[in-house]
Amino acid sequence: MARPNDEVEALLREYADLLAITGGDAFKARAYEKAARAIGGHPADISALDADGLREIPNVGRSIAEKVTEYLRTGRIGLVEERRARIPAGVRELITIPTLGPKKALRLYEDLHISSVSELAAAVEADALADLKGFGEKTQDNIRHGIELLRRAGARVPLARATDTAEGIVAGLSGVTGCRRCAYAGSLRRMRETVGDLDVLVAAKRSAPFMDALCELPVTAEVVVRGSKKTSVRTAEGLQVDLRVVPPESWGAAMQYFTGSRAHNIRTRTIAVHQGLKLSEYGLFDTGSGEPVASRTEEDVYARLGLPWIPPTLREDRGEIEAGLRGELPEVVTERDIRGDLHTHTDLTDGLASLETMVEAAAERGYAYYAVTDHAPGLSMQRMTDEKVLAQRERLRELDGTRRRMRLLHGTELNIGPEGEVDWPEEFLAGFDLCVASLHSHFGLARGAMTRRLVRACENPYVNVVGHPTTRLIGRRPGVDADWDEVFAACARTGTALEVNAQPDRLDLCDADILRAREHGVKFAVNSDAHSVPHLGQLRYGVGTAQRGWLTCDDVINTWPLTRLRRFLRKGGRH
DNA sequence: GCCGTTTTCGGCCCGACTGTTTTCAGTCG
Repeated sequence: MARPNDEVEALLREYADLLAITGGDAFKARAYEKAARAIGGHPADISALDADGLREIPNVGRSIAEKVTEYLRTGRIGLVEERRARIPAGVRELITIPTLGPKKALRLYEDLHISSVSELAAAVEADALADLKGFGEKTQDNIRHGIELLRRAGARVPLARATDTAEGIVAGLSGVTGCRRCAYAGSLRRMRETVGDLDVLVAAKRSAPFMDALCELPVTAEVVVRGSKKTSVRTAEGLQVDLRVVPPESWGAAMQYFTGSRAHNIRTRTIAVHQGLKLSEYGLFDTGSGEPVASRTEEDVYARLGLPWIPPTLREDRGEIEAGLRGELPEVVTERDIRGDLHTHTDLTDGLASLETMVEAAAERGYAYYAVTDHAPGLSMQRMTDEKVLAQRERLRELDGTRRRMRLLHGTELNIGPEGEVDWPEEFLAGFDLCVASLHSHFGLARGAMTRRLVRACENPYVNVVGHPTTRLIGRRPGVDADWDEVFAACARTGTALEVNAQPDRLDLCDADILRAREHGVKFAVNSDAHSVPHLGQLRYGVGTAQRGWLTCDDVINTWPLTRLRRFLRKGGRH
């Protein structure tokens, strides 16, 4: 289940959106947004806090603290519900379309009574926007394109949200008497970046208690089908959950079967057939006698097929079967292998927590090293200065080694300018232990210019990591256009690592790009890009993505011991 | 609505980009 912090964050964000749509004081809407972010990023569970405790969270004042306590007491916020009654939910949905903000959404609603994305799509097709003030030809093109982007993401749910929901359901069902095993399978277990539905498995002798329990979970909004082997429900956010209860002896076969992918299963079943076996969700059986051969664990099933256990993130029929048969399956990187995070922020720029708080939380994660990489001055909204970053470095050096002897690296996230230039001159960059460099503007450059820009950034002797290289936002913005093979080659040549950014709406590079970059011999850094303490834990989505890209520890620089990492950061010359 | 103070008002990350306008509004990072 989502933390209460996340629930409140979502509610306050909704209220901020509704305020922005209905106009009035724009700063008030901003205030709610800031408070939402602060509460979502607050490390402690807010349901344990009273109004005074809440007010200690930055950007939470008297009024918002009252609304939060109202929510914690009653499960609702009256003022939010009042606003909801005035603005249909579909109008808020309109501002999820890229390039459509609150002002245009309100105009569409007031002038044309459009209150959903599908109504807007129909209106655009019918050319009904032509006479609307402020909606020219280009705007309509942008809307059409934006809707297309949303549709392509479809009804699929982002990985992190699906994980929260699934973990809540697994926790709920694990407590039911008679539960031997409970886990989620499907594309979520394979860590696809978006998830269409959830597959939850239970191993137990009697199924009815689990079917009942699922139907009664608070997250369940609607029961789709209710049977003895399978029950499907839909959550309030529209995610379908399929629960299957299998006999304990079928657990491994069922996990293998329901984890997929379909393509991977077709391969395993074909291998079974060639060996005179039949593979189903109940087990591996001898075709002739019908006798069970293996089913209790996934390892048993794979072993009987002549395969090692294959990590779920590899089960896409992208060569894992062949590699397994040859005994050459990669030992993919795991979260335990990560020795440090190399891209994180503090409240010196747009992070929520202080340097001390972030360092403390990182140490608790057991990291051997940790880099602080606040934004550079080019991102002017962050108001970074030489003085501020140098003062931070001084403080960081004092803290270095004091928290479980974790070593601190002082870095920065540079902005890659349109020509590939970065914020500071080389003599200033030399003072950093490492530099991440990212695109934050000029996303629309033509392919050639974009490629040259990225290659130039890699050629900078102080740029160690290209952050969120394509800058895509899943379901909202495609990545920039570049000749990626040329960029990857430049990374390999110059000793510049590519980031696997773990933010769940980025996952950038994505699995397919990682596979391609890996062919060039590029090294990678799996980073959280954390802006708050809870964000540090999102690293696991980056690790999952790295696994989907077949990365091993040798490929990932932040699994290396510090001495090897430091050697890499010198980029074959600088020191 | 929050916050900080030269503290109970007046500012609030600020600039770029886009498209529509013709001097600016809306959106974005």
